[in-house]
Amino acid sequence: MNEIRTAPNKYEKILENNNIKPTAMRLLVLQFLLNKNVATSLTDVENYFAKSDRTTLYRTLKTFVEKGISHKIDDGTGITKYALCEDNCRCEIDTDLHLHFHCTKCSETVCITEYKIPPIHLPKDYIAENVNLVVKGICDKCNSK
Amino acid sequence: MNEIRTAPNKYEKILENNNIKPTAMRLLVLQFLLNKNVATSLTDVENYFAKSDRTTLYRTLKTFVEKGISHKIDDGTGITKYALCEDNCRCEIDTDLHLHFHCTKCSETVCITEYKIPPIHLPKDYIAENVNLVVKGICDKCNSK
DNA sequence: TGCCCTATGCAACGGAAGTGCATTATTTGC
DNA sequence: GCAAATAATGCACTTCCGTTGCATAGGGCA
Ligand SMILES: [Mn+2]
Ligand SMILES: [Mn+2]
Ligand SMILES: [Zn+2]
Ligand SMILES: [Zn+2]
Repeated sequence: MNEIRTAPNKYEKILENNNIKPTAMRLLVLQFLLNKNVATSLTDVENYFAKSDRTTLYRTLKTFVEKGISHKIDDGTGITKYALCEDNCRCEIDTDLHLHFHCTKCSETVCITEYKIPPIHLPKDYIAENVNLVVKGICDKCNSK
Repeated sequence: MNEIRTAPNKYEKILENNNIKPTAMRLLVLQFLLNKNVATSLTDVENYFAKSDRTTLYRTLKTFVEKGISHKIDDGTGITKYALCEDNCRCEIDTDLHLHFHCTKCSETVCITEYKIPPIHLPKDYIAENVNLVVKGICDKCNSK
C-alpha cells in the first residue's frame, strides 16, 4: 500500500464520483477494501491500520455506506461487516440485494452476488422493504481442504 | 412420598416433556411467551416480571432454547428475540426454519411460519447448514391503519 | 437431618457501536 | 497570501446488551 501520492488515480476518482472527499485515510481504507474479497469488520480495518484511530475508521466506513459505495452486512456474528458494492449498485431490494454466506470454519463472510435472493412470499398486507439473508455453513475453500 | 401429586397442568407438562424442571419462574416465563404472538426480548420479559432478576430470566430463555422448546431470533436490531417453537419443531433447516418479519413502524418481530424459506442456490462447494432470513417492512397491522 | 445438585440473585465484566468535544487540516472568500 | 469557515480527525467517554463468577437458597433424597 504505497502508491497514494501518484496524481488523480482510480481510487480518488471512485471517491470523488460519489461525493466523498479523498482524504489520505479514506483512500487507504478504500484500497484495503478493494483488495479484500471478503466482508470486513471495523476491527479488521483497525488491525490493518494499526496506527490510526478507531473512530476515524468507523466514520470512514459509515461515510462509505451513506454515500453508497459500500454496504453494511449483518451476518449474525454480532460484528458488523462492510463490503464495497458492485458497480451500479443502488442497494435496491429487487435488483441489488444478495445473500451473504458466513463460514463457520474460517469465520469469513462473503457476498454471494452470483444468485439473486429468491422472491419472498409474505402473508396478506405485509410490505417488504428490505431483506437480509444469511446462510451459514462451510465455504468452498474450507470444503475443498 | 405416597401422596397423590397434583396433576401437572399443561405448562408443567410442556417443560417436563422437554426435561426442564418446572420451577415457578420457568412456568411464568413459559406462560408469558405462550400468550405473546410476537418475538420477545430479554428486556421484554424483564419488564413484565419487574421484580425478578435479569440473569435468571436470561438463563431461563437460554434453557428453553437449549432444550428445544424455543428458538432464538436475530432480527437485525441487535436485540436477541425469542419465540416458542411450533409443535414437533426440531429447528431443522429444511423443515422448520421460517422467515422473520420485523416491522419498522411498530418495531415488532414475528415468525412467518405460513411459508417456508425458498430453496437457496449457492455456488459450487458451498454447504448450507443454517439460514437466517429477515424481512423488514410494514406489518399487516400497521399497514391497515 | 444432612447432603448434593440445581436454580437463583447480585455484581461485575466485555465487546462493540456510537457520541461530545477539542484539535487539526482543508477549503473558501477576500 | 491571509483569515474565516467548514470538514476531518483523535481522544475520551458512554451506552447497550449479552454473558459470567460466585455466593446463597431451595428442594429431592438417603
Ligand atoms: Mn454483500
Ligand atoms: Mn421464529
Ligand atoms: Zn471457510
Ligand atoms: Zn408493525
